[in-house]
Amino acid sequence: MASRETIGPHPTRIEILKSAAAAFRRLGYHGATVEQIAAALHMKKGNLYYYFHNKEEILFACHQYSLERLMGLLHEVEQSGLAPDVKVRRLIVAGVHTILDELHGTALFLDLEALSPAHLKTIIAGRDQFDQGLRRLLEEGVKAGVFDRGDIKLRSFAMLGALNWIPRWYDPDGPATSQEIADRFADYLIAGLRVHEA
Amino acid sequence: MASRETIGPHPTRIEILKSAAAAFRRLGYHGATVEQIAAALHMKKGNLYYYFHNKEEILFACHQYSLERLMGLLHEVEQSGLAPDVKVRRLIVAGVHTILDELHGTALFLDLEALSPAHLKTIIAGRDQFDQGLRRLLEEGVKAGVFDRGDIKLRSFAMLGALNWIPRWYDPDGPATSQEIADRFADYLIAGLRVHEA
DNA sequence: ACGTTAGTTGAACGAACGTTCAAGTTCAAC
DNA sequence: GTTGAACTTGAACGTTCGTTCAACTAACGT
Repeated sequence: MASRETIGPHPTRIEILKSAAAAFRRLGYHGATVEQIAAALHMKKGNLYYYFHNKEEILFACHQYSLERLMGLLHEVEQSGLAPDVKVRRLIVAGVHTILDELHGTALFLDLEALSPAHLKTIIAGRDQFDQGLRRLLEEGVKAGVFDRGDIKLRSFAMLGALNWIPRWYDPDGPATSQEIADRFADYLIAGLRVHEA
Repeated sequence: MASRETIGPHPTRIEILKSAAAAFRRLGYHGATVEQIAAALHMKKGNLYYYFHNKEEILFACHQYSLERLMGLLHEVEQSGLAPDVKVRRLIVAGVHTILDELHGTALFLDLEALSPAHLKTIIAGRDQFDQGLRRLLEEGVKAGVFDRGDIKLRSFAMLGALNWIPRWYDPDGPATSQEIADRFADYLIAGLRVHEA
């Protein structure tokens, strides 16, 4: 007796999240309609309410999914025992791939302001955890002498901004593959961190 | 006989644009209502239609204003005759100040997808011009031997991403002033461009 | 064959919002 | 004081969209 409860997340739920994420990214939360999200899956809009209580819950689930994936990457890197600069490179490269290839650019772009206060609090907290994880890596690099001293917070914001902005210009059919973007971004963002000869 | 035509843009139009920009930034284009934009100015929503044909025209005007300001900075820098790395620093510092202090974080964040096809084309074209201006500065630096060879396009996207993301985390009452952000961002983003000893 | 459960549908609702407009107000010029 | 243009208002309209729900179908164990 394998019930839905024991067997894990409902496959249809995930399909809905994918469709919603794509719609939200293209049109924004308010710009995308429940009907569009459903139509992309050959469903009727009423049907989505069998799987979610309301539109906002769908948005929240999208946010959570993205955050979970990125936090997973962070923990992998943190426990890898690699050198600090290699850790940061791994995180950037894996992060770009996750955002572009798996989340299709929907990572952290979704409207926050449309979330309910409780959900917003949860997502902000998760985002802060990721930020602070990145900062720990940078501090590690500073202590190891490979990264320059300086405001870690602002540099981490700059790095996250560069990454989060990628979906705004990325074209899957364009000249740059996600692999190239990942590598060149890692090159550039890490080069700015390194100690430069006085 | 100073008519509205000869005296320049209507002051009320500008007030509306400011209010709209603030609302769009907080809530997104679809999330912000015409009534809210008007209420912030102690106006009734119907009144806005005396100054603009519709909501989309307001969004377009916001985009245009931001673009004009940033293009102005670009041209100033381009004609300054300074060294390439100093030019880039000037552009970053002035850009951060413009985005935070003058545009109040509304620069390039506004929804593009809500624009009409014709307006969208105009804004995209303007944005491309800015991108290409930045790339010209980078190429100049490469030719002068102060910037590292490498993919200029991707590095310019990384820089613009870092800058455009600032409004997402900036808190006017927070610890970092716009001056500090401008300086530290310039430090970091330019450090990653410089040639590093082989 | 029957019953149960899971999933789907179409129609309807109520609220919110962009837009219109005729009527109203203000005020400077004559 | 009258006129007329600039500007404002409140109410109304038409649409769209999120949400609900009772009825319907499909699949499957017994």
